[in-house]
Amino acid sequence: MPELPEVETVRAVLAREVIGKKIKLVHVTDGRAVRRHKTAKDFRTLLEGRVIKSVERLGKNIVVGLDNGHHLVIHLGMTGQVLRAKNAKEPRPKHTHVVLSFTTGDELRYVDQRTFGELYVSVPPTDDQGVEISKFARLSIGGDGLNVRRHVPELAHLGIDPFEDQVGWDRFAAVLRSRTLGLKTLLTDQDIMAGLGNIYADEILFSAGLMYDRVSESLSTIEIRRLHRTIPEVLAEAIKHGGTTLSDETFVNPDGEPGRYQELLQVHTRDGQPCLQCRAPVSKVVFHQRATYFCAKCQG
DNA sequence: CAAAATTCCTGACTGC
DNA sequence: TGCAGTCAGGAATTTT
Repeated sequence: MPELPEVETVRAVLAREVIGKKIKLVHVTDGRAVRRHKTAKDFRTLLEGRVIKSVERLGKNIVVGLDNGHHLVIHLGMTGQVLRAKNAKEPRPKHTHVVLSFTTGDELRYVDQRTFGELYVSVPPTDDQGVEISKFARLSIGGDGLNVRRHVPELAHLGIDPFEDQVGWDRFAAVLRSRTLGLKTLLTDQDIMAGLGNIYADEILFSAGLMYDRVSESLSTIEIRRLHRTIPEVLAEAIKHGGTTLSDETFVNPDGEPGRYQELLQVHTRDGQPCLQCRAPVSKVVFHQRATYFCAKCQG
């Protein structure tokens, strides 16, 4: 379930640990993790010998900038982990699908129990002179000057990233009013908002005092401004606490450390327990095939 | 065209 | 103890 705060937690560790390192060898032990490439060898060839120049994030994607202008994109799916290893002798965990070995002797392992996640190398499109063609998608929604969106066409479809895009409440209001979706469906649609998933949609809607099935176009200006303000507030708090590790313990950062935000969750996974604001029991329903937690009193 | 449903996957858990 | 059935959900794909 890694969402924006968990992905950002991983990104921050990687930015600290792998920038400047040169990829010596790539091992693909499960081709499904690199399924966008025709063969695993294509993926390996694009990475071996490259030096890592940057580690960015857009929505739930980790975007690793390489010294030739290409980008390694990592999406963790449901159960993906990026784990550091001091050397090749450290035993590889079960479900290790990809290993990047650096010339410094250490490794990054991509581990993913359910294989919903993936890695791929994005090659910027060029015109017939070999000049890179910039792609500006969704200028009407996204911010401007966003490097990743411009250079990685595979990610150009993503909607507003709450931290990467500078979108004011009025522009946010225009997005909400252009749709007739339930709020939770809208918040978790990556083409509209990039980075939110089931946990933080529930938490944000609770903090904003809004019901999950409110139709987006029905919100008042006050409600829209409250929601707009709440999104980065909740996410920033979760990032500060290293993300959320639920009882399945699948989320850990590259150093193997779990998050701490699960102790601060207001409604998610708390069904039957008293609401921390009004003491009424927290409710759970299935909404669009997804478990949804809420306080009927505080969000009514 | 938008919105809803289906599909992929593995391990934990439930009930018999 | 085993085993079939159910659940978890991000996002691409298919159906309505």
